[in-house]
Amino acid sequence: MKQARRREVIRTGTTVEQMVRAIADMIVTGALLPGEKLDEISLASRFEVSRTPVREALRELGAMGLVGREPNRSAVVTNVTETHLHSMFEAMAELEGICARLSAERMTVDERRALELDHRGSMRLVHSGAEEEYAAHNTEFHTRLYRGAHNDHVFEMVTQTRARLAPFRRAQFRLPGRLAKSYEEHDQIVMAIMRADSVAAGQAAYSHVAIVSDASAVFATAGE
Amino acid sequence: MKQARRREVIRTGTTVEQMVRAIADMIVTGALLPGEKLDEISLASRFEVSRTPVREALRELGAMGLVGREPNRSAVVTNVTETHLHSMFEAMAELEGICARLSAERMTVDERRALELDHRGSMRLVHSGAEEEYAAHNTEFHTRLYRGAHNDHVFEMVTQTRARLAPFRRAQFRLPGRLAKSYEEHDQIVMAIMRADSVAAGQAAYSHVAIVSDASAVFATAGE
DNA sequence: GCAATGAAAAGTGCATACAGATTCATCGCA
DNA sequence: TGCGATGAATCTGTATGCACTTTTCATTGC
Repeated sequence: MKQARRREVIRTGTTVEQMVRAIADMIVTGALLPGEKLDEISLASRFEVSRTPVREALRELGAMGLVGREPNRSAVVTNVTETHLHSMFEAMAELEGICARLSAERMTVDERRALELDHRGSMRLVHSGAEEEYAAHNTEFHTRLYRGAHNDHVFEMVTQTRARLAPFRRAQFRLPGRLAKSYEEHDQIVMAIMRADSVAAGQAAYSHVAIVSDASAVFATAGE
Repeated sequence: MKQARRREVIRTGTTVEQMVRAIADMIVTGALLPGEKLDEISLASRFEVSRTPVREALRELGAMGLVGREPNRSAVVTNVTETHLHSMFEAMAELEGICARLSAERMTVDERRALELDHRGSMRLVHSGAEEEYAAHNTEFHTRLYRGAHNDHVFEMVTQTRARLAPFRRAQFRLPGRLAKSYEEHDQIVMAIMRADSVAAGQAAYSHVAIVSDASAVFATAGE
């Protein structure tokens, strides 16, 4: 089987998963425009597969909200306008705020310790300017917050939202000085959580995301 | 002449949609137990369809979080335990709080007026004890709050969460005196929104859902 | 010239078929 | 007896085919 250029993402094994990612990327990057029809036959030939996996991918994209579906109609690209993007970042900030607030109230002693340790350890990455590594740490850090809220459904929502925003945030740590800023903001959150100050933790997390949102908006528009 | 037929609500037409609902119901009602394997062939024969629509339904259920999926593995029913259910109600309360808070800040004059009018009108239903009608009004009322937040992504999340909780809330208005209580709570929310008091609106909405959660928990456990 | 009509083209929904992966029981061997 | 290998049974992943629905476009009637 030939998979020449289809490997660009990650080897997720199943064809459908690859297509979901590929099409999702095309939508968020603007390669597919809002309102555009996605007929199964064209997609099938474009990806060199049959219609069956295409249909499953479209159904998943529909569940993700990236395409609209109606019976006996072609799937159409959902309008991921600037305002919608903004609404996702705002929602993300709210969710992060909730997670941080609940984390401040509910994290176990072990979770708090692990969070602080991980956070302190990241200072080294800031100093050495290791963007890639810091990005990985950043993901880990936020995941700890999501877990610390001890609420499965909130975890789901925030994880999914983050996934949908991922394409828009890729380059954020390339901005000069963003690493150090990020560390400082994390510091605010960690300290609030350590002293179980839920209000402060929530607010710190909220503005942390709001700042990232602004930073990413630069790239989103610049990328066009 | 553009006022053609509208069959969106009841007639879901497509087999897959029906199966998604049916299986989702079986999961939340406990007819399918957490961890249970859902092999496509059995489901296909059970619903008297081929495997193709079954697969699409499973994929959608996977996206909804009701079943877990891994490549070359049977789908398994996600653990919708009591604690998970609680987490969904808690998340719902947070989301409603956000919506009410943002509504207090952002609703247009028209939206505020419509909300208040609709709310006042529901008093009649409380007095006559029309449970069914009040339930319909209740849905409308909350939808107004979700819309009033003017945030598409929050709207999506709260709508989806409400949909997933729907099976657990069906009988809530049968509880004696719940109608009047609900009206009172709505009143708190509406008044706060009318005077643009975002904090009060958020808190009122949060506790409103928390109360519904308690009321529904009675039925959830009683139904077993 | 324009709207109504209807038939062909195009597309979706579902069924069936087949290839590859996984599971499980059986057998051989130490 | 215990343990690992092996092959069949079972199931998932994908391709293909057919029926039905929607859309398009040309034709006809006014």
